[in-house]
Amino acid sequence: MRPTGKAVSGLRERNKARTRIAIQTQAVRLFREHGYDATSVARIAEAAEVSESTFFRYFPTKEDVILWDEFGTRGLAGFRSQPTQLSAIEALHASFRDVFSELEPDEMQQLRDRMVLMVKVPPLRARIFDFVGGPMHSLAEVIAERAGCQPTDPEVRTLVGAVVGVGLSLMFVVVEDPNTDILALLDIAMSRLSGGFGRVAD
Amino acid sequence: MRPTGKAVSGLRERNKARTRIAIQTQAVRLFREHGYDATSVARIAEAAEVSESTFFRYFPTKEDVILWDEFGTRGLAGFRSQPTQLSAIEALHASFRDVFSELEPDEMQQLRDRMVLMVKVPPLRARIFDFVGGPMHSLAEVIAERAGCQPTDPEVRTLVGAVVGVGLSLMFVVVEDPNTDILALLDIAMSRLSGGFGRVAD
Amino acid sequence: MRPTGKAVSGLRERNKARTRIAIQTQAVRLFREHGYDATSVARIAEAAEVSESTFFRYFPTKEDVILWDEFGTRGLAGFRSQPTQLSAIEALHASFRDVFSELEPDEMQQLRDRMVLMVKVPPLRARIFDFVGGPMHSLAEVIAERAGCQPTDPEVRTLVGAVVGVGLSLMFVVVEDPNTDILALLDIAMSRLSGGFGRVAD
Amino acid sequence: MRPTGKAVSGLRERNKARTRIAIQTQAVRLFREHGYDATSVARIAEAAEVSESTFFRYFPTKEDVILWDEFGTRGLAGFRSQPTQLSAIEALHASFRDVFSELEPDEMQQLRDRMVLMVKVPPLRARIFDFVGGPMHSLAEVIAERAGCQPTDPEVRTLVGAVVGVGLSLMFVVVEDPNTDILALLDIAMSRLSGGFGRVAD
DNA sequence: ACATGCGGGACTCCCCGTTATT
DNA sequence: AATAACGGGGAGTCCCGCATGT
Repeated sequence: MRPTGKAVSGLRERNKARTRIAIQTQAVRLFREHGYDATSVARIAEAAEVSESTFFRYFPTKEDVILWDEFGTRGLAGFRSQPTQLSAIEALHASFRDVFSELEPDEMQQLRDRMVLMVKVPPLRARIFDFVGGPMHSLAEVIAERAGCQPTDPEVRTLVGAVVGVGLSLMFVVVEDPNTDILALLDIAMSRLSGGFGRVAD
Repeated sequence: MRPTGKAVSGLRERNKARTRIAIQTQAVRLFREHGYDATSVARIAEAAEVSESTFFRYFPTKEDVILWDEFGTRGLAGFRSQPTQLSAIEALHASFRDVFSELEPDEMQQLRDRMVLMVKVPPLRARIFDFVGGPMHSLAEVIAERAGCQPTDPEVRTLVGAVVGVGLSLMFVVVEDPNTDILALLDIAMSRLSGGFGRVAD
Repeated sequence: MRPTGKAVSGLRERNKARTRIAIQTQAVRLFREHGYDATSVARIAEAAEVSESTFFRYFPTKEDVILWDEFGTRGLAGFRSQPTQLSAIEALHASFRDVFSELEPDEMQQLRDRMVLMVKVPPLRARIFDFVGGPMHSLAEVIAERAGCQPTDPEVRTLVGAVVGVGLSLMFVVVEDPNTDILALLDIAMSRLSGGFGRVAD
Repeated sequence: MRPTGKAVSGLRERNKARTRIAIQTQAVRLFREHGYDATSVARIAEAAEVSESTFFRYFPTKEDVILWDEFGTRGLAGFRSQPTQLSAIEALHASFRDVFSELEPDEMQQLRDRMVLMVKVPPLRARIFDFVGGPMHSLAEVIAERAGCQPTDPEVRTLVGAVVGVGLSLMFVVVEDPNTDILALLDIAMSRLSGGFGRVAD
């Protein structure tokens, strides 16, 4: 019955995606305005014009509505289609640049808001690690595949760690300065990772 | 009037340090043998031959006994005394190499055990972030000081993020292979950070 | 839906009563043998074969294990069912006589031991007043109800005060002579309260 | 050197008494206005125009400044000089009536304020018992002396207990209604103790 | 099935005796 | 020698998971 594994297209899937985004958008707005604890799931569901049970069908917990996004998935997907003459880090840079540069200003703002919440709200911060693990594995696999080596190769591990680490530092920067230009920071970070930090503070 | 900042010498301080280490050592051993949840603080205190209240005087929570260490502090201290002709990343590499290379085999094993616990025990994993924030700031400050720029400089932030990131990836590696040679991995990771990942998977 | 107020019957309630009495009995014994301060709650719980937390569920503080009893409650309950031709003081006398006369020798001894502790142990003595206030109000209410007047009526207040006062004096007597016949003293005291002290020392 | 045991007269003694009363008066006023805990001993000493150390020479602790009075002593002294044809309770009534009836309105008010404090302030309430014990013994002795029996005689004990008890109930009444006529209540209470409570609520 | 009770473990606070340190 | 820090230990609170009674 189902044409392809997950049917990225199709009315049903696009509706689902829109609902999901609507819930997240309302959640971020309410959290920003009233605070995380002071905002109940019921209130979010109401604002997103869905029932509370629908909320939980999309997000298993209140925390997930902030933790979840598809940038990782999208970035990884783009990564595979990057020209093979690029180094892994360059390909990564290009694909994430694609993902973030096509975001509308309000989407970019929402990303920033989510980052702030993730760092500042304890129950969210507590789960960051659970959310980092998965992507790190996927990233290692996809890089290893490109490089023709094992995902357990120390080189790959290190690269993945460094990439995720700059991601985290990016979050901290955003928390301190909510107007941060994420794209600019991405460029700086990636080129440093590519060229090395040898020149910094020598 | 105290002569130097915290009077590292003196019987008192050395006793405290010994007690702290004794508690952590016993905790790690008991957690490894019986599991984290199955080991009560009372049991740890008993094994370390201190009272339960002493345990809590040294470690505010049961979690802290695993999360706490002084490698960060030691590494940072060593960093300041590295020759100035080294780049920041090289100085960092050298100082952490110093810290880890002088560890006894059992100390190294304890570090590995702690890493495994930190990643595998949910309440511990949930708090890794709380412990990462502080060091990231310190690291940024000390690097900025050396480089003569601001700790908020994007270059510094990126470097700090990358370093912490490879630290995290190191933890994941150790979890998968408890016999990992931490020192060797450190060397690989740091030289990659220094020279750049441009060559990887190109 | 509970049939009667608190379901005095039922295995659960009886078990609770038994546990409570067991804890108090062991506490009194240990306090008598080793002293109040020298006996830890842990030791009492152990002797009563309950956990320390169960001790605190039954008695909010270590002090309460001695201060608490249900003689007041029982006496008041009996009071209501005394024949109406008796005067308040006679009815009181009869109901407390009932309560104390049906005590086993060991229960009577335990009461004496508790009295001694209450008077001799400073932290216990300090709280006698907290325990006197409640019963004084209940007593006033129940007497006023019988007499058809207000609990705040000076006559009622005076009577209540006098009754409680002889109770206290009884405690002091017991402290000086641990073999005191409480029942005999009760008879003397109540008949004096009833007939007046006019004849004494005239 | 000293003419009589304690020299009730003499300038020095009268000065001491005046200072003591001055301190207590100021303490009561300040406690009423700002509360017990919020009033420091230093503040009281200042108001009474004495040094803090002088305060503690007169009252060992902050609590004693409220607990102490000389009504008991005075009442007992008067008791001895009552005509022998009065019964013990009548003599007691007469002597305490003498003591209280000669109080100035402000002294009476101060007594009421002290009673309220004794009942309402926990550390004070905790010590009421310590202050009741002494007077109970003195009272028993003086009554026994008059009646020609032992202070340990149950009759005497009961009488003493009842008297002290009505005293306590008087305190509770005052707490509830600060305008209570203490003298009137004393009359009611003592005549009931004398004639018996047989008539109450029959 | 459902509620309630209980064990037990984490954690805090406080006091007191001991022990370094100035 | 006085002072301050440290450790032991006990009281007390809270919470969770299991077991027991209703």
